[in-house]
Amino acid sequence: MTENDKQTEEKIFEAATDVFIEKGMDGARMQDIADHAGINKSLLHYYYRTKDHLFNAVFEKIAGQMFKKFAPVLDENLSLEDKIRFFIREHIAFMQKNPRLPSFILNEIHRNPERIRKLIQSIDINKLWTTLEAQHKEELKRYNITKENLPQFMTTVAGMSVFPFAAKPIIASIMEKMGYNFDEYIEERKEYAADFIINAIKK
Amino acid sequence: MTENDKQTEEKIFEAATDVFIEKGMDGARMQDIADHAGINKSLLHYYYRTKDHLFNAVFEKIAGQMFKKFAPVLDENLSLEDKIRFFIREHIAFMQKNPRLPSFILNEIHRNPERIRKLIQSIDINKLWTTLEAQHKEELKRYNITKENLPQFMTTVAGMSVFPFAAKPIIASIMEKMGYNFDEYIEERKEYAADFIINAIKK
DNA sequence: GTCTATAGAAGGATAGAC
DNA sequence: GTCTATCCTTCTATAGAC
Repeated sequence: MTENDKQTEEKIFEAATDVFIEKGMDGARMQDIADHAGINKSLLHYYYRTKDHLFNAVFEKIAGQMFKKFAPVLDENLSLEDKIRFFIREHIAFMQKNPRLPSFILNEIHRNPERIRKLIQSIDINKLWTTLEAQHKEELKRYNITKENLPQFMTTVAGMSVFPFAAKPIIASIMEKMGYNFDEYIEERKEYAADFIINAIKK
Repeated sequence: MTENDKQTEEKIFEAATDVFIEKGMDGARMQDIADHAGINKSLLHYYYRTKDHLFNAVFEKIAGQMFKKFAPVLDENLSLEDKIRFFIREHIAFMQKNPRLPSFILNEIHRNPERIRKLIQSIDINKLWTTLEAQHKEELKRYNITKENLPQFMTTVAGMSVFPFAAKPIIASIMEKMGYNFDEYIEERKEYAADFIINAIKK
């Protein structure tokens, strides 16, 4: 029954996603995944052969989701400033729903750098820059964003939204001690981060 | 022989530091640590009883080093602007020598949030703010840094220096594709990050 | 204090019945 | 397609000789 197949395979995939994100590849246990999926350990091997296969399937999917969030920035018919605001807001909102994702990815890329390297090599960065320049020539010049310092700028923008989640346990502890909480901090960050970046490039 | 003791215990500690930073708690193997130290596996247990004890000793030391880097900022007889430049430069220089440290810490705090929570609870944040305000009342007002938005600002500064190392495999791949390399990117970042922050708060 | 040998448990993976 | 039973390896940890 293909219907049933799909159900089980999907249940496994979802359970694996949860467990891998929570514990990482090394900390995850096949038994734990089976329990989460409500099935037997053998079925994991029936559908995915090895732990490695299962992990790769999960990671591929997640990394894809994460990178897809960057795409709309090149489509939206917005000013560069509004694109930055749009990206920060949407990216943080996405991570609010998946708060463990940044830490998971940042950890796993160190365990296997080759995987992410191949993914990056498949991106046409020159074209990306050409598109950006075609849409925002004036603004890029005014804000002093060049092809050369684009990596600095992009990693700054990414860091502004990603770092709070990567360092969540630290930040949550600090906020707690000051009588606030992490969720408030994140909600504020959507505006703070965007304003900070705009101010910095506007000089 | 206490002399010999010290040597072995230190060899173990250093080997454990290397292996834990490289592989994390879950990925590290006692055998691997013993090999790195050039001794037998049993000796690890003789000196540290369990893997957990050994890991805690290592983590405590490393987290301490990392946090100590923040302290001079409250001592130095510098303007707020120069303090920011000083911190960014020194912090990045420290991570240049220990590039795997950020990823290690950011990962382990998620595996055991309680540990970092206790460490933060032991810091007197009110006093920290009072000291900062006493030294830089004018500048803080001019730059619109308040006790309320201090966490936003501090995590921004920390993220500017830490994130590049946490995301190193991604950034290194991008730089490689553009014909540069990660080391150049980091060297540039010392100035870029400081300028970016100063510009943002100067408005 | 350091080693060898081994216990004891856990984890990934497979065989085989249904 | 799903389960039970089990193999095999790996890993932490300890016992005991020197």
